[in-house]
Amino acid sequence: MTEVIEQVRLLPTAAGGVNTVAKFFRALGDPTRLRLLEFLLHGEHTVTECVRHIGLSQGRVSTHLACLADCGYVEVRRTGRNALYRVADPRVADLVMLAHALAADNCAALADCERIPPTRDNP
Amino acid sequence: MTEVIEQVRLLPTAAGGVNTVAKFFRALGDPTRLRLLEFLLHGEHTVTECVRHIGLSQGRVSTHLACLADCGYVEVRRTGRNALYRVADPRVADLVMLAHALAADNCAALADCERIPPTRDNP
DNA sequence: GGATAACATCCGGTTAAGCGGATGCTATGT
DNA sequence: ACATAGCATCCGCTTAACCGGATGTTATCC
Repeated sequence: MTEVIEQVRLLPTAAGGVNTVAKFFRALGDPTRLRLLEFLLHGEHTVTECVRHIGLSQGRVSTHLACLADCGYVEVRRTGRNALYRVADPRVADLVMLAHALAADNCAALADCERIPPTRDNP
Repeated sequence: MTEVIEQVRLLPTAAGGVNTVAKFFRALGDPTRLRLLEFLLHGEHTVTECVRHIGLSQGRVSTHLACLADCGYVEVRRTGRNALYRVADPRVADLVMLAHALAADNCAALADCERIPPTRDNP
């Protein structure tokens, strides 16, 4: 606990690292990618299986998986003409679970916070 | 560990919850908001202090703080004409630290994954 | 009570990020 | 060798999301 506080003191002076971590978070900020990642938390899957599960175009799903791989959430294993994706680090599950817990506790009624873009038709 | 795996089995059937959690992640996917949150991890601050630290317009910073509050990351405490923001839950620090650790280990050289939008000028 | 300070919200404009569908590439199977 | 299956990348388009600057709103100070 106090250990975390101590680590926090080392955070923001990194400066440039903030953009990296923001990109890291943003990768999970898209519902499609988050669904993909949670699907892969159950086990290894091919792109085609992911396409069936998600229901979007194959090209999109492939790009999303590549993005998750670039960010280090998942890793690929080529076998013949198949690409098998799986979660790369057990801590990814912790991250997702922690977010679920926090979102459940805090957002609750605020499930749809339309804050940032008050796009003119939102009173 | 196996406990996490067990919890993961309860995740995706929630369906609608995915959009909520994605929004939750997306809130930290913006560098400005992430910098704000990390600034507040050090302690309570007024909007004006945040503006000075971030260097953007007051209106923007105020909106970003409201967004973080809506998502449950921070909470407000009004005192006179000041609005004092602080982190709402100690687990927020855990989430941020965990993301930093994962981003540091995995992304490394891939600090800038320009995957999703290959916006025509990126070879 | 008028002036100022501190926040919050609104408006218009710009860039980023999502999508489908077309195209290319490599590895099986006949 | 040809056909096909499985992925990856590219193109144009549409909407969401960020920004600054202007405009309320409320509370302190003189």
